[in-house]
Amino acid sequence: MGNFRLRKRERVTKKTEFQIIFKNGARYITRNFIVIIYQNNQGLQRLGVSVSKKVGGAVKRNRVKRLLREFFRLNKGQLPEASDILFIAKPGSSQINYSTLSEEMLGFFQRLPVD
RNA sequence: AAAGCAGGCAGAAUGGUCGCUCGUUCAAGGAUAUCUGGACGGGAGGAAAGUCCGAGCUCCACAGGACAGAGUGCUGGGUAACCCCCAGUCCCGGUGACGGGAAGGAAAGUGCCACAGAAAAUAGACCGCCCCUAAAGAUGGGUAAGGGUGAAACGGUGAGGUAAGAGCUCACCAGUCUUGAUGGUGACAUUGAGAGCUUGGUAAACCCCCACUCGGAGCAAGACCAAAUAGAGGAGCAUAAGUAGGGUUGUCCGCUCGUAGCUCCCGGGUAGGUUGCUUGAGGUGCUGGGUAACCAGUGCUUUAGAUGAAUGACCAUUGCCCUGAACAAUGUUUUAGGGAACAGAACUCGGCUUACGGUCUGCUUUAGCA
Repeated sequence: MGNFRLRKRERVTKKTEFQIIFKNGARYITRNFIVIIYQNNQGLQRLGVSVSKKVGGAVKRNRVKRLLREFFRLNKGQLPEASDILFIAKPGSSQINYSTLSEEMLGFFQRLPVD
């Protein structure tokens, strides 16, 4: 039985937490995104999203964030456990749709070495 | 039918699966705060945008005045207010529907007027015309009527006048100033009389003039709770010797301060949280007033509140548009593929501006048919 919910505590919301993840996390680059993974000590997976104004206007940025949230919510079983996962959208990612985003990210997480 | 002008309208719908956020309510644990789960209900726009004006609200400042600075600038009305809206006046553009106008002052000062042109503003003679020296040429003088340039050339037309000309004189016209009549709340319109003899444009050029208006910062405003941590202070317990330690010029004496640890209070306000936060100059129907903007009365209605920032993702069906194909053959048909703009609330309103795919209504001009 999959847990497809996404509660508030499964989100990274504090500026200081973002800074810690930026500083200490492991960075990976895919076609449209930069992924930063950082082991946390809270025992759950947490999502952080950063979409700058280079991506587009508010509508485009909202759409990218919503797609990333949707991917995180539906694929928590495929992602590293007990980690903060931060997605940074690169310019040009606003043209993506959900199926290509899902393929890109699933491919990335399957190739990710387990440490 | 084409081209155009003005205005209005809504910004695809329904269902399913998985979610987000707020509210109400139920259940379980717990003394509460709160946490978890279920049910029900609400959940982006016409511009939410740009942040360009005007307000409400909040805090700060504030005797009064002057200067500076900023803004506004035809008239009347509307409004909480406005650089907004409505109605009008005048000017400009368009065949027209209609559109546009920062539309006070250039006879106060300073500045500017490209190119062309002789000359772009108290000046000016390039060609031409006229006069003088016998004639021609040249020089000098007179002349703004004619040519040519320009966006703009120092009033226009006609007559008189003159060496040639010129408001030099006269008539009419235009303009300026003064002054009356009629209509209008008024901008102004229509019209009469007189003077004078004619004055370039630009104030969306100025730290120019005139009249009027104007404190500053903004919800990250402000209010409250409050870990952490710096520490003046207070109380209690423990400690007992005025000890350790500090100050008093380097040292000694003396003098003086002084009770270290623990707990609590006070205090401060960081991280974080709560509030401000959505009922408001609200929307809408009817009636009345008003050309209208809008106002008054009355009934009904309550419609997002996030904060690394919710309002979504995917699928199906139907409708719309485009393209191709088919036919019981040119259409309210069938079928395949594609498309659906601009754009995301962030304290709240009133406007303006900009972006954008449609659709409907009325009107104008042109062409054709009857």
